[in-house]
Formats: sequence, structure tokens, C-alpha cells
Amino acid sequence: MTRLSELLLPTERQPPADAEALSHKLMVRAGLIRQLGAGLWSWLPAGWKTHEKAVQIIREEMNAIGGQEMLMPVMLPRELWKRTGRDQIDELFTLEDRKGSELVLAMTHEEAVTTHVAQVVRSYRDLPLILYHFQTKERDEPRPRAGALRTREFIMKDSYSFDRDEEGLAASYEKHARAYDRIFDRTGLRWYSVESDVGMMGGSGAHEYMAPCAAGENEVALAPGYAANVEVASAEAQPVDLPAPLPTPERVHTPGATTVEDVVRSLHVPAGALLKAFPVVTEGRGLLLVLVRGDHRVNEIKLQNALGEPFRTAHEDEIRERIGPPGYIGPVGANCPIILDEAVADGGYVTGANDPDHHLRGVEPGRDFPFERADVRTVEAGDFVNGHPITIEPAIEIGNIFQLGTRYSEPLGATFLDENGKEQLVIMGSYGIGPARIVAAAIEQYADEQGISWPRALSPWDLEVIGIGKGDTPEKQAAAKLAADLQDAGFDVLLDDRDAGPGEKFADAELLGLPLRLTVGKRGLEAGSAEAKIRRGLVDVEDGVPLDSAAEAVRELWDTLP
RNA sequence: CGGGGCGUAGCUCAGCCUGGUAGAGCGCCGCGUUUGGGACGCGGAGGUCGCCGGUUCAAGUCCGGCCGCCCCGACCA
Repeated sequence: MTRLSELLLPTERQPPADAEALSHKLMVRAGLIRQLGAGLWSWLPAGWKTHEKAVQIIREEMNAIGGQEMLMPVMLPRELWKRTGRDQIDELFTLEDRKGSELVLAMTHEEAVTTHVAQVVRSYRDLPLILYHFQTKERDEPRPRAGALRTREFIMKDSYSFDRDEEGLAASYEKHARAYDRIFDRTGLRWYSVESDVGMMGGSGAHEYMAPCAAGENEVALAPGYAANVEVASAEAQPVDLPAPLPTPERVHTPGATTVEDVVRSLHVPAGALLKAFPVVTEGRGLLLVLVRGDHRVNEIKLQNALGEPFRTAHEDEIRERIGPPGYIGPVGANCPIILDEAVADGGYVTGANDPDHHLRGVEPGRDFPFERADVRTVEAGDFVNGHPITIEPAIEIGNIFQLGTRYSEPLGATFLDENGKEQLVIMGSYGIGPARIVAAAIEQYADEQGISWPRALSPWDLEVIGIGKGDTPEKQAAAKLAADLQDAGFDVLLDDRDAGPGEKFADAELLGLPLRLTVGKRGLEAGSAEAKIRRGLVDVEDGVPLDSAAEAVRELWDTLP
């Protein structure tokens, strides 16, 4: 049992002036976290309890799939990161020791864990392995924000799978996916798993676990049976009414109309009847002209994936020389390959004429210019997947799973001998979860006007007992006994034994947000019962709970709570 | 990295334009009254006004530099 009179729980009536996100405001107001610098936060006792609740759920489910918990250092020799090439990442903190030896602060632990596996694993008999730890990650984020949602230092559960082949990796990946399903279900969050970009981790497949909330930094496209990060989402575009076709492109005078909006206004056609030209340059293919519908946006991640290599936007002189005057460029007559987005249906479009102050109308892909097809646009709310319109929601990334392949085993020499005595590279996966984000997302999803409303799996204590009155009143004595009884019955109890007024106690209880609140007052004491209020929705339990058999009554009530 | 904003008591802020004894509310400490939704009275503690420099008889206030923090965007294994 924890007595509030002895607990460091600095609640604030007003949110910090610089807080924007709901979870940021409430975590500070409720006394869960305090800031020391940009992206640097301390967890106060109550906050740390919630963090550890999330950690324990994760630990249990990782152990259940055969994960072996260990611990690796935060400070690592830079040499390992040079081998994988990741020492050039901007977010990596670097330092030197007194001898001038180069060190880095781990932003993840692929290098460290793979080094151990390279040293220790010799035979196919040593595989498969799942290793994990909860350890601090350090990232020099360009912009930390929103309290605990994006910090420069945070604890992550990162696990790594080591298999002898792709089949083994698929099995380890699937184990993690199922463990993650159970973990996020147990937290009480609203969440979903989405397809994601593999990013600079490389590898062959990835999913992200997303918790929808207003403060989320990611956008997720959703339809029945479909969920994907907008970075990689594909959908069928909403149709657009095209003007009647023309036998051949027709030149029109459009003075000063260098943007889609200008052309729409000048020619009285819908934006979707335009083709927007996006000239890019890649190392392998040189200049390329990417075309998407005028009402669509190029998705740079999808474009990079479609090209199979990084690109940059073309410089003005490159555009002038090979295509036309910026503002009026189009595919007809362009001296470079053309990539046409899949959402561009057959028909006649308005494009730049590659001539100042002119456009062409009635331009038909194929008839008037050659092209390659690719899906390179950003999906929009209302597009269709399997006939259902999609919605787009902001969400916070709470976990991810990656198939890494040999991205790390190769540079770090993690190999084993197979049955034939032949040396093979270990096939890896990596899997992260941020407990702090789970906590913050739970606050974002369930908080109301009065404050936090914890799902019971994450609540710092199970329930709060309040004794009305100041000094040694009979109500407070009864409350203390009730709290002790419930603690003995296996509940983790917070007792508000402070000499404060009832209003202050209620307000603090609602701010802190434990799932259940029991109040012992004069009236209830005479009737032999404590009042019970469920935090979610602030619902009063009829007749409260009897003081002489509180444990059974609370147990019954507890099982009904969210 | 681009744009914007802020830094004065534990918290939220006023004071700066127009230089002249550092303020309010909440919180905190003491005493008393009060006791079912952040009560009231009286008394009190608490400040290198982010830092450095300049102008001035005099700087929280004007000028310059620096540092820190927040927001939007870019970025984000």
C-alpha cells in the first residue's frame, strides 16, 4: 500500500506553458514525469510504476515466445558502427574517452548483439535464438517533442532473432507478430498493425504497431481488412471527370499559370484532369520525369522504392536543358524517361507544353508520350481498397518488427556452419517496443476533462482509497483499514490519507486516473459501505462496496473494468 | 536545417512600448476557523528578472552577443 501523504506526487493545477500534446500536459500535471532538458525527462515514482507495468507485460510475452532477456551497454565502441556504416547517421551521439578512443551511444543494439552472436554462435545447432533487453537508447533527434512521445533518451525493448535461413526468419517474425498482438491487447490500448517502409534498416519486410491518437506523428490509412502507413499505402484513386478527348493535343495560352491552381482557374478543368510533372535525378538512371494527377501528391518514399534507388529533385538547369521551362514542363517532347502514376486513367489530360505560358490539352499517355507505370502517389482519404473508402488517422508508433536478413550479420561476420560444414550467414530480424510511448498513448486515448483514465493493465496502482476529513477521523481510520484489507487481498492500493479537503482529494484522484476510487465518508461509514466510482466515464457504482466484505466485492467489480 | 514564439517566485503570468524601491493568482510555512468537489481569515517565507557585455546618474525594461526551451515545417534506425 502506498500512502499519498508520503508519496512524491507533485500534481499541478495548471499545465506547463510550453506543453501542447494532451499526454504531455497530463503527465506533468499528474506528477508522472518532469523535464530536465529538450527531450530529456525523468520519471517520477508514479510515472515509473506505469512504465514498469508496460515493461512487465512485454517481458512476459517475450519470454513466452522463448526470448532470452539480457543487457548490453549503452556506450559502445565506434568501430562496430563503422563496420555497418551506421556511424555516419546524424542522430548518433558520439564521444571519446580520455585516451581518445571513439565511442558511440547506442540508438539501437544491432551492432552489439550481432557481435556477440558472431563470437558465440558456431553451429546450426546453436540456432534459432531470440535475444532481447530493455535498455536506454540515445538519439540526437532534430526535434524532440510532446513530452514522452519523442525524446532523445528513452528505454526500448529491442529483441533480435537469429535464424539459419529465411524460413526460420519467417517463423521468428511470426512469433514476434503474435507476441506483439498479445502485448498490445493486454495494455488495453486501441492499436493496429500496419505495413511500413523498411527505411534505412534495410531488409525485406516490416510492420509497425500504431496507436491512434491526436498527438500521433504518423498517418495511417485504414479500410476494412486494410491498414498501412501512409508512407507506403496503396489504394484505388477516386475517379475524376476528364474533358472530352481530342484527336491530337491542342496548345493553349496560359500566361503566368505555373501552378495547378492557376491552370485549373484558367482552363476551367478539375485539378485531377491535369498531369503534374516532378523531375528527379537518380544515380543509376539520370533524369526522369514523374507524372501524377494534378490533385495528387508524389509520395517520395514510394517513389524511391519504385525506383529502387535514392533520388533528388532535378536542378533548374537540368530541367531547362532536357525538358522545358520550369512551370510549364510536360511529357510531350521531354528528353528523358517518363514514369506515370498508376492512378492516371486513360484519357486526355492537361500538361505543360514545354513552352513558356503555354499548356497542352487532350494529351493522352501512350499516344502522345511513352511511359513506365509505377505507384508513386500518396493515398488520400476517400480512395478505395477492395471497394471500401479509406480513412486516414494520426497515430503514434508504439512498436515495429523488421526482417533484417544479413544486413548486420555480413559486416559483423555472424556466421555458422551448416550440416555440410559449410559457412552460412545468420539471418536476422529486429523488433522494438517503446514502453514510454505505450504509457503516453494510453493517456492520449482515454483521458477526459478531469484527467487521465488508465486502462487497468497500465495504472500505477489498481485503485485509490480516500478517507474524508482531516486528522484522525473515524472515516480516515476506516479508509486505512479498507486499504489494508484490499492490499492483503492482492490489490495494489493508493491511500489518500492527506489532511486535505474532499474537493482536492477528488480532483487529484481524477487527475491521476486510477481505474477505481473508493471513498469512505460519514454517511457511508454509518451504512457500512464505501462509495465506489469507476474512473472511465466517472460512473458511480450503486450501493458502493460493503466494508466488511470489500475484497470480494472489489474483485467482482475489478473484473468488469476496462 | 528553415520559419515563428518564449525565458521574471515551485506553477501560470503581469511589469518592458514610455528606464527610477520586483508584482498578482495559485502553491508553500505558522496560527485559527472550516470539512463531501480544489474553503476562509491573519501572519510569513520565497527572486543572481536565462547568461555575458554595452548605453545610462540609474537597466527586468534600451542595444549587442550568447545560451536554453517550445511550436510549425524538413528530418526521424
